[in-house]
Amino acid sequence: MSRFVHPAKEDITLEGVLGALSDPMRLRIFSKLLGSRAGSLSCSGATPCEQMAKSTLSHHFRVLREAGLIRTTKQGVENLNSARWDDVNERFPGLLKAILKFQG
Amino acid sequence: MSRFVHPAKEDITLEGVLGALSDPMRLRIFSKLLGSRAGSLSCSGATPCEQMAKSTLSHHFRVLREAGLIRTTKQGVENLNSARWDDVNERFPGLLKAILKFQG
DNA sequence: GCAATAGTTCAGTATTATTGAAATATTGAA
DNA sequence: TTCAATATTTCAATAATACTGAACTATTGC
Repeated sequence: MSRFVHPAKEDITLEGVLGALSDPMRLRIFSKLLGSRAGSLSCSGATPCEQMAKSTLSHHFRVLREAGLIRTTKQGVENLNSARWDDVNERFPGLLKAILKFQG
Repeated sequence: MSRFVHPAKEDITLEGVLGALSDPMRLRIFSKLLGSRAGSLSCSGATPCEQMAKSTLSHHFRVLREAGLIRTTKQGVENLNSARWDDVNERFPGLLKAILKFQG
């Protein structure tokens, strides 16, 4: 089984967060996770666009995960992804709000 | 003479700004420009570290410029670079402040 | 066990970054 | 006005990173 890499809250870096969210697909994924009523979504459930290759989608989730922006757990046959809002916000107060304000 | 490319204020994109500032060298350059008493600095005057190749530095200034974060004009033998704080702030109010708050 | 489903990993190609070397532009002095 | 010095850009090559199809792994239900 593959184990997901999640940095500790204090290891989240500004450049990691900005780099992860500087890709419009990843920004949309993150925004979708935040907007989800359930609080978490499968990878395919959070796809920003249908025609993206599975491997590319998987790559984007990994970048978000390793930047500390999302947490992924395996739940049955799918992954559940949720935004680490509180962690990121405690590390960089106000940053996510300021960025997401402009995400359409 | 080389002409610098500066996007209009309304053409500045969120992904461009985040991508440009997701590089720690560029974030330091931008921060240095903002902190400069004169309001503008030459490329070498805003170098984030001495051992960087001139061509790399030039590349970073171009990324910042094309993202709309800085304005460059040729003044004599050197370039004068200044942060486009107002333009970026009008386009994305509060964004720069939220990011730079965490720049050491 | 087998097929279906959801993602990951791998390996090749494509894009982007970094750099040394050469080129360009400007200034000031001989 | 020619020449050297300075500041920066452009070019071309290499290094690193991103994207993708194909193959693989893990889980569930039949």
